[in-house]
Amino acid sequence: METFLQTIGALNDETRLKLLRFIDIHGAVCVCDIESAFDMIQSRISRHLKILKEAGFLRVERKGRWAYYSIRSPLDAFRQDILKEISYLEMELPELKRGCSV
Amino acid sequence: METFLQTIGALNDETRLKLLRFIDIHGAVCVCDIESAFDMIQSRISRHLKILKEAGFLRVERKGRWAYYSIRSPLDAFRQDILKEISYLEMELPELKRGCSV
DNA sequence: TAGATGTATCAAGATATATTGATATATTGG
DNA sequence: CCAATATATCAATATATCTTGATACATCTA
Repeated sequence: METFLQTIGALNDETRLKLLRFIDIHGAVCVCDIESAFDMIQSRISRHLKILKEAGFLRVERKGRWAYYSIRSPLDAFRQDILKEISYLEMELPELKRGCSV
Repeated sequence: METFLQTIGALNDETRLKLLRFIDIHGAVCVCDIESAFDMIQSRISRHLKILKEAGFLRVERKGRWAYYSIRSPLDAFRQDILKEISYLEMELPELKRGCSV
């Protein structure tokens, strides 16, 4: 019950749906990539990514100073269904621009 | 997007998950049945049922002074998946007691 | 090692959602 | 018609969540 509510709660936000779809499309991206693509401050992005990670949708891999987020794999059937459902949604997504200054 | 968020938002509440599962198990129940089974005031129940109905999970059929709520049929694949997922959850549900005074 | 960069976390205020109690509406039976 | 019953809605309050700006932490590089 608690886990389910956490999963659902993570989806209950337009920003997070866009982030999830963005990462689903582009694969591993770091926070500053998202920061460049979306017009959002970094703390906000970090927070949403954390929520999606703790809800089981994302994994994070640290490489040096970067944190690369991608869709967790393997993903259980229910979360896969959800990702598919999200892929059907009409949403405006920004282009990916690699935003890190290095 | 809006519809999806409405669907997800309807699920983002423990009370509504219990109501949904309760109705899934027992079929058509009226508000006072729920009022008797769950220990909740009527306005609260009405509100939650409305949210579940507007999110596409429930239908309501009026018979005289009663409003019978049941799982909407037909139900699209995604909402069916969700109901199935909810059926796996551990939750404490009250017994059904027909609570209308007539 | 110091400064710069990338990310995470926290506190405060803003916004959204839930709960309650009161009241409105509709239907039935006397 | 009137009173009782069933349900819906509303306003006020309580609670939870989101956003922002500040700051902490870690890593790299000069």
